[in-house]
Amino acid sequence: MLGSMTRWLDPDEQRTWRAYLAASRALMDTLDRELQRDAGMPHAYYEILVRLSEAPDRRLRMGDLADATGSSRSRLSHAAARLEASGWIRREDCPTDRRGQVAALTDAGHATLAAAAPGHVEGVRRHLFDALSPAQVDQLRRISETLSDHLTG
Amino acid sequence: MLGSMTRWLDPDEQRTWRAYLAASRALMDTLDRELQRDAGMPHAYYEILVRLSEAPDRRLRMGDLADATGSSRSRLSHAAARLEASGWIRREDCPTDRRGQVAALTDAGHATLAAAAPGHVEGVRRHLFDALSPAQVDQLRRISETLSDHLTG
DNA sequence: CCGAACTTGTTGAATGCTCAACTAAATCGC
DNA sequence: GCGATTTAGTTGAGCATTCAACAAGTTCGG
Repeated sequence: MLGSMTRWLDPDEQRTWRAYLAASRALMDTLDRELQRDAGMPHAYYEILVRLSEAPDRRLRMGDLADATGSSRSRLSHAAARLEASGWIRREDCPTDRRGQVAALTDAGHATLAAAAPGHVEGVRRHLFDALSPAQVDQLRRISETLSDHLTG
Repeated sequence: MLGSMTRWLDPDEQRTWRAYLAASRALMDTLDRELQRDAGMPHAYYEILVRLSEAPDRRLRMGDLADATGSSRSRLSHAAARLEASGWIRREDCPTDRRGQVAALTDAGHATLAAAAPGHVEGVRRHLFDALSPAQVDQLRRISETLSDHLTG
């Protein structure tokens, strides 16, 4: 970067970036607070339970679960310890790889998720989809998919 | 909500929501990591310094600073304690309200910000604006502004 | 085979955030 | 004016996340 001029954001970009920051922060803070209040867990933990509930036999390798939730392994490991202490998941040894662990959603975890889901979906609808036109929803999907590909791919 | 049927997300909405979650998480994680590595501070702290640097006399009331950064007062208070310990801001008594505190950017804070800014802007450009078409940038701005208004207004 | 390199998952320390409780000062209502 | 309410900001406890270091198992090169 030495010797290269910084290409600052022009006013439109500045405005876009700040609007994006404000909106995404407000959205996630709101959903997080609602979920914490209604289900006693942060959004990140809710997502872990969702991914497990959709997996075959409600089980996933820790690494796959980390990838699915966009989490670091360390973060998932700490989260799993807490979810296990709550009785919502169980960790089992992987039969095919002796280093591996498999996270399994318990019945209690499934029940907790089932109880939390309607309220959370309602929140996502109210705070996100209800505010946007169908065209904007489509735009947001394309933008998000582009960004994801760009960042991870 | 009792007795009301949950309006689940349809497949398009589901896809949009998950893409949005993945993208915004990846984007903020990336920028946060870059800023932590290059400037030794999380993105939230960077934003605090930016807002102070733009304020008249590089000073803002704590409450105004909290509003500007979309932060809770508690969060800002903790952050300010840390930024003050780093020597990047100073807290002064407010002359017009004896309950009040004014956060002031120090010269060291301004220098740190000036050193961090080019790299961070470069990151925002690379990870966000370079990936999107001008039309998509415009769409993202409108979507974000709509969501902000909807959530806070 | 066997050692080097890599992968899987966990741990502990340090940091940041949330929530509730609190102090102190300003303002409102009468 | 004066008590009740509201507002400004801080604090501490508890929880979540990051990073670096680690143990144990697997795979790869020869």
